[in-house]
Amino acid sequence: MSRAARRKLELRREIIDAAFECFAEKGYHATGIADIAARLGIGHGTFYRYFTNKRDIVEHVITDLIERIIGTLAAENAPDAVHTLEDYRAQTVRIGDALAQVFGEDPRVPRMLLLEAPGIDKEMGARILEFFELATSLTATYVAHGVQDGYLPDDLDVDNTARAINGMILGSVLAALSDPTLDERRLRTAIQRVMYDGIAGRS
Amino acid sequence: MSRAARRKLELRREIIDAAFECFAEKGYHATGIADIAARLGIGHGTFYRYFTNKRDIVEHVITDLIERIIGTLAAENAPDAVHTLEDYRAQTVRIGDALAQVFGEDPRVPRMLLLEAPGIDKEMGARILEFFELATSLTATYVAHGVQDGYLPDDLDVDNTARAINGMILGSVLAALSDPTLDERRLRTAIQRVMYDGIAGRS
Amino acid sequence: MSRAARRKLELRREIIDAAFECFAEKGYHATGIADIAARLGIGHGTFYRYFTNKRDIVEHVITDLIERIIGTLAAENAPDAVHTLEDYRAQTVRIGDALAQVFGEDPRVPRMLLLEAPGIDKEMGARILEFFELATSLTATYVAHGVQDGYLPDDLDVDNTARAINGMILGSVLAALSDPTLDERRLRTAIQRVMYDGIAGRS
Amino acid sequence: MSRAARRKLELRREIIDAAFECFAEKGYHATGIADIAARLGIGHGTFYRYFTNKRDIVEHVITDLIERIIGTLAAENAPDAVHTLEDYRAQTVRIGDALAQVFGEDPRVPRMLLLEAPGIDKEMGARILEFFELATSLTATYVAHGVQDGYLPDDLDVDNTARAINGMILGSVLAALSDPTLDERRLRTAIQRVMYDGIAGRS
DNA sequence: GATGAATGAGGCTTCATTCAT
DNA sequence: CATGAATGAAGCCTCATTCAT
Repeated sequence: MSRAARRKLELRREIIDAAFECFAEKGYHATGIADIAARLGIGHGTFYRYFTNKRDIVEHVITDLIERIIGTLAAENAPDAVHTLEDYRAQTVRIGDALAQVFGEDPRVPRMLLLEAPGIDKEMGARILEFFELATSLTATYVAHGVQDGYLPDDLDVDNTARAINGMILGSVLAALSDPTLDERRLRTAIQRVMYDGIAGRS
Repeated sequence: MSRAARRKLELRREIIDAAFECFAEKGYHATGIADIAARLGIGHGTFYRYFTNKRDIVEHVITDLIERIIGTLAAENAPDAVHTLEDYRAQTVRIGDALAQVFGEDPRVPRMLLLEAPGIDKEMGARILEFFELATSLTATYVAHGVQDGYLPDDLDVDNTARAINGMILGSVLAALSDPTLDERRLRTAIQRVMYDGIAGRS
Repeated sequence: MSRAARRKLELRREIIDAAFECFAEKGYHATGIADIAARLGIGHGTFYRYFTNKRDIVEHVITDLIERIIGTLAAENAPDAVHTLEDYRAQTVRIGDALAQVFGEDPRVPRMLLLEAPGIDKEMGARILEFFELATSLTATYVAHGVQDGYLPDDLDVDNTARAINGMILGSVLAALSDPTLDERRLRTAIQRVMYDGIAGRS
Repeated sequence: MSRAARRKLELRREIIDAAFECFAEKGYHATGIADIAARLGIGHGTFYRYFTNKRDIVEHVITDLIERIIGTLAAENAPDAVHTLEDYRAQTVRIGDALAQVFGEDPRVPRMLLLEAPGIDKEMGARILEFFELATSLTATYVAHGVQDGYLPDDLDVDNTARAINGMILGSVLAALSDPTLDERRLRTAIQRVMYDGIAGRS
């Protein structure tokens, strides 16, 4: 790959990042192409050499975020890597840590994904919902494996249980967004207790 | 109250409703004051006799929705009305039914509240997060009462458990939004099973 | 005249006065019909029962002001009442006093006439210029009489001298508007000295 | 300076000129940004690349006019260049000629400055009054110098005499505006006669 | 006769996008 | 290739005026 081509890719990357920052900080509609270009010190005409549209760039921003999150989840874990409830629980903790990493490190990530993106337009709203569904089906894979492997009850409603679990995760992300001083570790612990013992059971 | 004053209040109500419909269907930014006025067959100047702003009307739309939801929850239930786990569980079902009613009856309600509103601007985003917090603290009241009354374990992390529960509710609302054909009853059942038995229990 | 008819005339008068106050204080374009009505505590629909137009009312306001000024000048003086330079000079002082009265008593009068009115539209600008011309021709009558009676030199350029005199009056009104603390008496004295001795002559 | 930068300055200049023409011909309030742009054959969006506001452009138009006038006056004359009444009188004539040049060449200049500008808003009204004061203090400098040099009487009320003189100038400008066919030379002669002999002198 | 609710023309301003340099 | 000047569609909002009550 030529030097020029590499530079081009690099700038493309920088534009996506700058756009993400602008959108997350000022909101999609309040951000102008000029703002994004200004943040990089490039002319705003240049922007259009890399992206066709304002809509185009936000698409890439979101795609990027989603891929990064899915990647994080897929990286360290696999549904079929565990075979006992004990191991599963440990895996749950690891996944929770990974998610906390992604969402907690930079609050602009959940802000963009959960607050800004859904309202951009119908299509983007649908994409975010699809992302939730994807996450749910990912979770469902784990649950289904547990049922199949026998360490989870076989009358468990796999999909809906996955929805419940993902809801708790979503809730924790939003709670952290509401209150940045929140003790996330305790929240994660509480979620896991609900997951494994229900609210009424002994810890 | 004079006839004119009544008519005025009525039109005000109609504008709020029309605005809600427009915002939920086309999105806040894609909706013009003219769209709202056209839906009612009134001049767009008339709109400004009732609301000062586009921002003003969406504020009222959201306030209205939130009040309706809070009202629904407050209407039928009370944290201190139950004294056994069995009763609590029944109460949970009732609250779940009420919520399903509010959110399920008209999908534009959750769409507006969860997808459109947060991205309108920073302030509105904050309002929605506050609404989540309010819902959480409402749930926490129930959980706390259970702990105090002894039918829930006294080492339960009340606030965070409430966050987990509310997350599951939020997740179910979003799931219903994603897939309108979803069997919500089964989802609610699954959530309650997680709540009371955890994912691993009651095999 | 019936009681109702009298009341009607009275309200008409009040509307003109209120309009004058609004226009002079906020400016013609910044004043709404609603402002005028509000100042009187009447409905703004009522306004249109007395005047056909926003333009109509300002026409009346200006006409009123001009008539008042012309009236003041005409009241106490007459060109042919004096026959010596000494008497003429005294008459000049009286006229100056009368003008100072009209313009000085309420600064909104010159503000309306000199600052607001000319910019309302072409026609009103023309009216104000005509008013200046009228004032000039009035002054010219005095000067002409002085020439005819022999107490002013017969090679005096009557019209242009009248223009010069009126210019000084106009200047003094504007000076007073600029600086309300200005000692107008001294200014009037200075003007009369220029009038009678020129700037180089002995006082 | 690059070619583009020069073109930019040029267009800026053209916009100011076009705005001046529009404001002077149709009036400030009756002129839309679209009118100004149309006169130049540019898009109205372009206007906003050069000026932030309708208010902004009129500010520049007025500043321009005032600076041009002040410049003209300052260019050819100096208070301390003369030392006899005779010379002073000649200087007066020169200044009068210069003013006649500025105001007489294009009647839109006095129309804009005296009729349109004062009514734009309070602030602009104040600016015009300040301009009169500035002109007065300029005149006062000349008069004061005459007193100091001894060719004008030392009991002359310098400031107020300057006001009187400026009033005559203002009056002559307005007279020329009223009646374009007016013989300005005769008017100027009449003003100078008043200035140096008073109305009664030199019979 | 008085009222004020309704109206919509009209004007300002923004900003995504294009394109000549 | 990068730039930023130019553009005009689009949308918000005001307010003079009308007219039914």
